[in-house]
Formats: sequence, C-alpha cells, structure tokens
Amino acid sequence: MAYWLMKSEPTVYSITDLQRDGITLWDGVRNYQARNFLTSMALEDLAFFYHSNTQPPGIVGLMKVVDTNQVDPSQFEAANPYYDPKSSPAQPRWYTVRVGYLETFPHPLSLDQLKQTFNPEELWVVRRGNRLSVMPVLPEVGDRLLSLARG
DNA sequence: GCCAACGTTGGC
DNA sequence: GCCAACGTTGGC
Repeated sequence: MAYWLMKSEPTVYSITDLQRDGITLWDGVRNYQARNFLTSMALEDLAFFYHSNTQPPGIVGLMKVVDTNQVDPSQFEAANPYYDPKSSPAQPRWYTVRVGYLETFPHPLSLDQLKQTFNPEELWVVRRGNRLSVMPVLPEVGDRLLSLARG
C-alpha cells in the first residue's frame, strides 16, 4: 500500500464534492510526470486530498484508489477544457484513476503547518514553486500525516 | 537540440 | 490581482 497526494482547487472539485459523490474519476491531469504517478497507482493505495488555490491551502481528507489505469475521457471532448487534440481514442495520452472517499480530517493540515513539520525533501508539496498536482508521499510521512490530521 | 516566448499553476 | 516557478511550444 502506497501513499499519494493529489491536488484540486476546491472551487473546481472539493473534498465535500467527493464525500457527496462517494467515487469519482480524477480527470483533467495534463502533466506527464503527474500522469506517470497516476498510472503507477495500485488498488487500495491511499491518497491525501489537497486543496490548492484557496485560503488556507492544505491537506483536508483521505481517499483510496478504487480503479487503476482509466482512460481520461475528457481528452477526447472538444468542448472540454481538458481537451487534447493530439490525443485519440486509438492512442490515448492521458490516464487516471478512480478514487473513493474515505474521510474528511478533523484537523486539516495547512500548507503553513506542513512547512513547519516537514522539509522539502521528505514532502514535495512544501517545495518552493512546486506545481505538480499528483505526487508520491513517503510511507513514514504518510503515517505521520494521518496521525496529525486525525488528532 | 537549443532556447526564447508563452501559458499555467498556485502561493501570497 | 500579482508574479515566481516552471512546463511546453515552436522557430531556427
């Protein structure tokens, strides 16, 4: 079982939206490094839900991977903001996972708090200028995040 | 293959 | 709203 961290802007899709939906397809990732992390995810992996572009940014909940290696359908939809004209159903370029809601943390971990607790080497999201939207989390860091966030 | 221009992310 | 960081594009 591996830990991951996945970002979403709450105005686009929030932990509350995931709680309501139960399961969702994590679509719209258009960065090769992030996609490569998505395709290396396994069933039952745990992912921290990170709210970006909000006040305060930070980790707000937990989800689990329920379906791996899913073709992201938004890449084929011309009217979709994530449309990729260079992709085709015969040769899809963008893959993702389906995630399930597990919990909303009683003690969300703000970016500020994360910066005080972890260094940039052990937790990528606190790296300066970090723009990656899907990233791995070290097992021991994941364990600590869980115990901090659950209080 | 280099690199300037451009677009996007995301903290502040 | 600003702007630093940085990924991508495209001319050469």
